[in-house]
Parts: sequence; structure tokens; C-alpha cells
Amino acid sequence: MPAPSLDVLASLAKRRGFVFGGSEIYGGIQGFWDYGPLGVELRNNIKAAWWRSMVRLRDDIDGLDAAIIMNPRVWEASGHVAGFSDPMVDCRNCKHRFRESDLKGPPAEIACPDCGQRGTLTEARQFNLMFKTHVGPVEEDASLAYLRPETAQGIFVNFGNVATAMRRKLPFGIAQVGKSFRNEITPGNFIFRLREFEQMEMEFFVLPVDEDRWFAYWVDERHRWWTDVIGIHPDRLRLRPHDADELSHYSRQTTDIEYAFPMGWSELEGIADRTNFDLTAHAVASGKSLSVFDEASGEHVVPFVIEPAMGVDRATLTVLVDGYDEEQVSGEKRVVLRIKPDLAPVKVAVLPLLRNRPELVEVARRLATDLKQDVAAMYDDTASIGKLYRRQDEIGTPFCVTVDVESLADGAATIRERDSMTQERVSMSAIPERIADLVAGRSAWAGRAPDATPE
RNA sequence: GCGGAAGUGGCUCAGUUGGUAGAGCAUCACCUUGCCAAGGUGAGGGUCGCGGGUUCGAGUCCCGUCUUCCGCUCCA
Repeated sequence: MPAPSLDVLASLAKRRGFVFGGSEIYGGIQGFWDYGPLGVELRNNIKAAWWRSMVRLRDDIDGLDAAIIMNPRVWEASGHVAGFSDPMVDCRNCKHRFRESDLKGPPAEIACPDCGQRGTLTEARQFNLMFKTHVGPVEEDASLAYLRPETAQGIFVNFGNVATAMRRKLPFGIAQVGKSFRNEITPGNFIFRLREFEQMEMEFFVLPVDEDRWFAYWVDERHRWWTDVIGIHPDRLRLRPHDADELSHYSRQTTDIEYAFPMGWSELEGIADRTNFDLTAHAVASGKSLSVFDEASGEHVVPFVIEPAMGVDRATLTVLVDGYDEEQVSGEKRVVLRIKPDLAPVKVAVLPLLRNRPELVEVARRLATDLKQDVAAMYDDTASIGKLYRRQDEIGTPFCVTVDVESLADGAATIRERDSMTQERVSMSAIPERIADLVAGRSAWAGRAPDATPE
């Protein structure tokens, strides 16, 4: 099925408690969104999956959590203050934009370089993408500070600390998950481009001679993560190496992992070869050495950096888009979020087949309470069984457990699987372990269609 | 920031030439049914983005403002 429109997705996200518009009751605020009860679970699961793959399962990467606000000299050294603050001029006629420094005279006096019209250029305006704030009680220049536009710099300035504390030798990496802020000129496409967003970045430090090898490795490794760990359709992913003229100021080579979003192929993650640009810049600006001793060559070298960087919000959007599915079931539309069980906000919902039978309700509630010890579980009895299943389908709950009258006699209940809608009868005492195994992928689903005749 | 379009209950929308708000879905309660969004009865929920103006009277006209969407931007 083709990807759903962002409108359809945003509507579902709001209705079911994944994503709300920021500050809605005051008319909203562009570029900021709030995650609801289900959204925060989904995001946490995505972040946990990344952290597990990048930090826990590896022995060559350490974690870090640096402050959002740093000494402003960090951003001068990194190039963000200069590179993000060029005065820009717009042409009202042809709508092209120019750096004021590229124009041959004052905007009011010259013709537009593109369309040749006079008097169509706007005044030069500052476009610094970094949010400014002040540290301390007095708003004076000396206290000026920035909200970080990327998490990477927190890693670079702590390179020496981590290397020393963890006794690291090259190659090794430092990973971080955290909020970043960019005063984007045009945020939009739901949660695709935000002004406040969360990044998951890892800086992998290597010897200069190993640069290309590790770059290729991480492009391949990150692509594999999206397909194998997150379960994204491989045919909706592609790798796109950057052309030389679109590289960032710090990068020698970059490859994007792109996803076929409803608005077209767009970047999901970028793997950038940042060379030794950042460490060198910080070493020069701070006066502190950020080199390591390479025993093989007997020299001090400034490591090169390979950086896989992705956005949590884009990952969340991707999981929702990629998992969204509609199908016809007995003439009615069924909406299903086919997302991997370990990413689902709710792993299992316990439902009594009859809600006006107190003994069934009691058994079901107790089972839900037991399940909550191990996985995200919930109880619901406010509709007919068919409707309860549909609700869970729409939020991606992989398993439902239905307690029926027979359960009272045989101590078993029915597990119903989201994607196939097939069922499996399991002893209630074994259900928590069975669900945990299914969610973790430790055992396979063995359900069969409910109308299949036993024996 | 520029150009274009739009802002009515949680969602999708209707509201005729200005007379002071409706539908479907969703939600909740009760009855009924009992394994895939059944049915019945009822309920809650909107100062029509916000501010000002014209008018006896504005969701409907005018001005301002905010926000959203589509392009330019760019990259998580």
C-alpha cells in the first residue's frame, strides 16, 4: 500500500495520542510539536533501540550526555556563528535569495542578479539559525549563549575526557542522544523539519589512514539498522552520496539514507566524514591538545571523524509512515500500524469478551496487572470485542489477550496477533512469558485462524 | 522573510444574498449481542484562530494580527 498522506497520519497521531501541535490552545507555534502518551513511548522505544545497537552491544563506543548550553566559544570555533549568520537578501520578483556579500552593491540600488529587475530586493536580514539566550540574570553581551544546533560539538569538546576516562585507543566512538535547536526558516511537513528536535549522533574517531574504510562501514551498518532493527521496508530506503557542491563546511564526503516519504525522497540519516575539522578547530581555539599518540607511526595525530547522525523525530515519523496500512475486512476499512513489536507503545492489551460479567473483568484486570510487570500492557473493556481489536490495531499493539467464559473453567485465554488476526489459546499462567518472548522475537507466532477446526 | 491558499466541536467538513451554529466519525453512560469497528436509547463537547471596525444584528463584510498548508530555503 502507498504511503499515507501526512495529513492522514497527523490526524491519526493526534486522535490517538501520538503527537499534538505545540501550544495548541494558544493558536500553536510553528516548528514545535508535543508528544502524547503513545508518542513518548514510541520515541523512547526508538531511542532505546538505537542506544542498544550503538552502545550496549558494542565494545568500541561509549555513551555521553553533554549540556545543551555550552560556552559560546564552542560555536565560534565550530563555524556555526559565522556560517549560520550571513545577512540574506530576497528578490520580491523572482523570489530568489542571495547572500548580501555576494551582491555587487546595496540591495536598494542594484538590480536582481537573477531576473534583472530593479527595486525588487529586500533589505538584508540576519539569518542565524541558532537560538540565542542569556546565562545569568543580566541580559548583556557577555552573557550571550546559544542553544546547541547539533549534539556533535558536545562530543568533540569531551573527546579528551572520554578517551582518558575510558582508556580508549583508536578507533572508538562516542554516542549521544539529545535535543537540538535550529531556528529554521521553514519548518514543516508535520514532524519532519522542526525547530526543536532530538538527535542521535555518534562520532567515530579513526586514524586518518582508515577514514574511507570506516566511512563505508558506517554507511552500510546504518542502512542495515533501519531495515533489520527498525524493520523499515528496504524498497523505501535508498543511499544518496552528496555531490561535492552540497557538502557542509566540515565534511569531505557525506551519504544520506533517504526514505520515500509522502512528500518525496527525504533525508532520514546522514553519514558524514567530518575529517579532523572539528577537533583541529577546537584544539586551536581552546589551546588544548586533542590529538592522540599513534604507536604504529610514532606520531601524534588528530583523529578523523565519521559521523552517523539521525533525528529521533524523523525516525518516529518514518516508523509511523512505514507501518501505516489500510485494508478491507468484511467491507470495513481496517487501519493497522504494522510496526515491530519492540517499538510498539503498547505490547499487549487484555480484553474481557463480556464486560458485564464481573468475574471475567476481574480475571482480565488481574492478568493485565501481571503483564505490566514485564511489558507495556493495558486493559480495556469499553466497547465490543471487534471494536477493541480495531483500536489496538490503529496504535500498533501487536498482541491482544481475550478472556472469555471458558477461561474461568480452563484457565486459558486467547492471544490474538495484530498482523494476521489469527489466534492462539494459551494457559493464562504462561501468557506473561509467552508475550515477553513474542515481543522480544525469541519465539515465533504459532497462531491459526479462529475458524480453523481444532484437531 | 517572500508569493499563493486556508483557519467552524477530538477528527473530516456543511453553513445559502450578514439574522446570533449543524452533520458524519470519535468519546462517554445504559440496554442488547458475544471473537474482529453490529444495533438501540441518551449524554458531554464549539464565545466559529485572536483583536478591532461597519451594522439594530457578523461564522458570514472591512482592517490588523497569529497560526497552518503549498512553493523558495535545507539536511536530523
